[in-house]
Amino acid sequence: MKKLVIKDIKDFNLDHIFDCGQCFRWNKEEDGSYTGVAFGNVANVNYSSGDVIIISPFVAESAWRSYLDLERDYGRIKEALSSDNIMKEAIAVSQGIRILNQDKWETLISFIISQNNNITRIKGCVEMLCRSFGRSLGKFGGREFFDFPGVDRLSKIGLAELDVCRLGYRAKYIAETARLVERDGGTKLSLGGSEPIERAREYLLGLPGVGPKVADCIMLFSMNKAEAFPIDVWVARVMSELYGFDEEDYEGMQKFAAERFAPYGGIAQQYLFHYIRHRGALS
DNA sequence: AACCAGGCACTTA
DNA sequence: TAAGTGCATGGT
Repeated sequence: MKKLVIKDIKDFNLDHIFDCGQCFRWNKEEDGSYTGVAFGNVANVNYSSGDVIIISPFVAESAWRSYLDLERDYGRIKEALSSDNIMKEAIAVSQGIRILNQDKWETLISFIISQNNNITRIKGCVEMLCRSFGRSLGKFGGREFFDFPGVDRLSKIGLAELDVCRLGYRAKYIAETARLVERDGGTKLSLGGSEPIERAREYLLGLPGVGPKVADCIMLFSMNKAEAFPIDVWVARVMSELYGFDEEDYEGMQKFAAERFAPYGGIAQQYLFHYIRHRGALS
């Protein structure tokens, strides 16, 4: 097991990063650190007096810098967004959020599972997918970890086999989407990061189980599209409470976010999401 | 026992 | 194009 220390990192809070709904495979340890799996490697991440400490068999610094989005200057982004007083308050309780740069395929499938579902159950479903169909990554801290199953594997799995994951009606979306992605060898999906947002969205919306909200999540969390502004029931709620929108006026919120928060709508959205989900709680 | 969860697809008008 | 409705599952 190796150890990587990345020094002098500001705007970094473990709970805000791993517990703000962007990822489903990181879990908190008793010491406050988080253990999870990213790009096929199990790892434990901790943060102490400005140092990000990663314990993993894989400790390539550039890869972890990229995954944890350490190259982005969140101080500057927060400052830009703080011209809005309401946003300023949301940022105050969510200050250490960073948008992880996650795997596109894993993010696609995970957010298909997320629809009309709750975070606890989503995590359970994803875990079962990995445990049932992903390759073992061996033991880490006495527990066995599994990789997220690849396109090749999931595209060949039948609906009956998926039953163990308790995906409900989403199982058929996943089976069909897997087959569609497999058909072009994942080319279009991997292209998403370098394409303009409209083209990436257009492709994603063509996949079964992917609508506007899920597409925005995939683009924000895995395709480096910081302007994507996913609106779910929570964001609708917080936009209604803080900015006075009708809770069903998704179009109005979308437009407002594009103007007010550009070009960091997605990051603003994460501050709002975290704010509404954790208000009243200590953080 | 209804209602809800990081919505979407399908049907109707 | 818009508006309404069903949907698997598990928790409250």
